[in-house]
Amino acid sequence: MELRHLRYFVAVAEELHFGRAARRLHIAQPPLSRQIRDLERDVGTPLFERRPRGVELTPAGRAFLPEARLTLAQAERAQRTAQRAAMGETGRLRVGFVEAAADTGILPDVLSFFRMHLPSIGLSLFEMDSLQQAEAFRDGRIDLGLLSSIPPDAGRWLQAEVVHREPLVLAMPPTHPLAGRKRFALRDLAGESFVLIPRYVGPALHDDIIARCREADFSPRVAQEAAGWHTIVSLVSAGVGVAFVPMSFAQAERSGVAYRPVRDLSVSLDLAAVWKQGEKSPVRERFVIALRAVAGARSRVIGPRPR
Amino acid sequence: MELRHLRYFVAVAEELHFGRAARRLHIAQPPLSRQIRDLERDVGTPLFERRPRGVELTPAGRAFLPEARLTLAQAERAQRTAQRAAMGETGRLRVGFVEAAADTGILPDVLSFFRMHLPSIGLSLFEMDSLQQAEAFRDGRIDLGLLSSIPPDAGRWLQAEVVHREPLVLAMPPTHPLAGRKRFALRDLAGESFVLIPRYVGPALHDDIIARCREADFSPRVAQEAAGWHTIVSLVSAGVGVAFVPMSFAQAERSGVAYRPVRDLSVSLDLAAVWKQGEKSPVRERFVIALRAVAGARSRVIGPRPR
DNA sequence: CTGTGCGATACCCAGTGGGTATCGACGCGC
DNA sequence: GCGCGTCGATACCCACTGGGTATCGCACAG
Repeated sequence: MELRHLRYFVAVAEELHFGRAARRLHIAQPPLSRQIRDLERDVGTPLFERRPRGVELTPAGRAFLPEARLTLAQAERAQRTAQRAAMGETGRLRVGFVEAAADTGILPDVLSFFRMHLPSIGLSLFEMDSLQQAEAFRDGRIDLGLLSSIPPDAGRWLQAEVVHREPLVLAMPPTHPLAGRKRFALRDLAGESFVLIPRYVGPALHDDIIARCREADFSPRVAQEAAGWHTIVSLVSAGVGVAFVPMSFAQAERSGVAYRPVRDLSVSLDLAAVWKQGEKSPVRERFVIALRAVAGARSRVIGPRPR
Repeated sequence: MELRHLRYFVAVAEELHFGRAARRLHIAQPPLSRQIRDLERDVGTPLFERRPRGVELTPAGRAFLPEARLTLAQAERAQRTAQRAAMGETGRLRVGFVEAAADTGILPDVLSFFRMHLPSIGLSLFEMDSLQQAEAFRDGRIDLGLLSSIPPDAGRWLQAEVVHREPLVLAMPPTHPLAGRKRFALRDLAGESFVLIPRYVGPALHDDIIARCREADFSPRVAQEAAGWHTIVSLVSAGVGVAFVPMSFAQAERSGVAYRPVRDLSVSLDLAAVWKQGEKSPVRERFVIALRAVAGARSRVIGPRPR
């Protein structure tokens, strides 16, 4: 049995007339008769009673008709579903993300965009750090990662795109002497105590900061390590030390903390979308497009992107 | 798109390997490749990603797989449904019946038989007299009729089978002189008042009774007409007159009424199953078979069938 | 660098879907 | 009542296509 048989059967059942049905199907009447005969042989029972002025359905045919219609509808539905999936209008995307992706507001914005415009896409979110994401990719547990520093060993089989880049600024208590100056250079911070993120959380960022300080001829004294930008800002406001934080935090007018740019601190916090090299996924592509749009809009609000 | 494509697709999607899938389908690998290519062209998007060590599903393919399986299952379901309908194991039967069919207990027995053994057959019941049934047949509103006298004009395009035949006996008050006698002949009733069914309810039966009486050289005096055997028996017990009633009523030991056979009253109440000439219907056939069985069993309880 | 495994391509053949001509049967109308 | 029209079935033909065999191209493994 093939869908052709069902299409023909439905046409004849609706017209109750081989000739008219054949005309509707754009075939001649004899082949139609034969196809119906083949179908009846295949089903194992007559579906029509041939009468002089046309045909009528047998009980078996009457029972078969709605089921045949359902089958045809289901076949079409299958086709449409595949097409929609190919267009990225349906499906599921498993996203791994680091804390910063949520903190900068980019991830929430993309999520609300998807809920709004592509509700039939399921999103599964997993907060995990860069290394966990690399592992999850290897095991096929996530389809897309949002992270700040790409594990270098994964560079070969993962593809990355920086969607957002945010300069770091200095956060300090408002009472700090430097808070009075509009701008200053990195070397002016030589004597400060720092609150720093631990190296394992973002090795690239951590190393970058240390390297810049060394270039300015000092080694930063780390008063406290802390994971998570909110924690770091809290420690700064408590007077534990100064810290480099993403510029977007300067927007969040938090009392008890002053933010100032540092002239020669050419370090920025990247947010990159990462996925497995060579895997096509329309849903993932739509997600990345949305990411770019949202991140671009946010950058414009915060200020011009460096470079 | 044809079911063949879906069958092939599912095989490849399950094996993730054209060669193995082809072996499972008992075809060679190249034709399989081509069918899948055709399917992909038809759906409008690739369903597999060809990799050096086999294939994997694209997002579209992943979405397509369950839908394809559903389609195949639905096609099989359609086929089975038609087969079951052909065997008379499913479907719907619209039955018209006269009061007597229910009164003799035959209809209730058949109904409980169907509820028990063929629960997936839907039965629609319509109480209607013989003429209404003939009309309902003409309009295609019922598939089977149970009646006592076939409208003669319908004999051409309706087919009938008498499933039950019950002799008439005389019902009278126990105080009636004839109640003392074991048997008597029709002519002994020449002076009686009769309770009779109206001619329009059962013309054949009515005419038969009148004709027999005339053969016995008298014309029955009709004290009262009444439709429905129960009503008639009530009137008899109230002393309105005597009446001919089906023998099965003699079983229902109703106080206040005596029943006696009449030697030369060769009139019996038929119960016939009637259906449209030349229409095959397995459900209807099963119903008639059940009718025969039930009616036969009841006849044996009541007594031997005449002739 | 060569062998191996896998899907794609090229090409062939037979079976079948679809076409035309015609038949046979049943109703209908003059 | 008898031809004629209508409708499905049958007979026969052709071309397309589903399936077969041989072979290629490619990527990885040893």
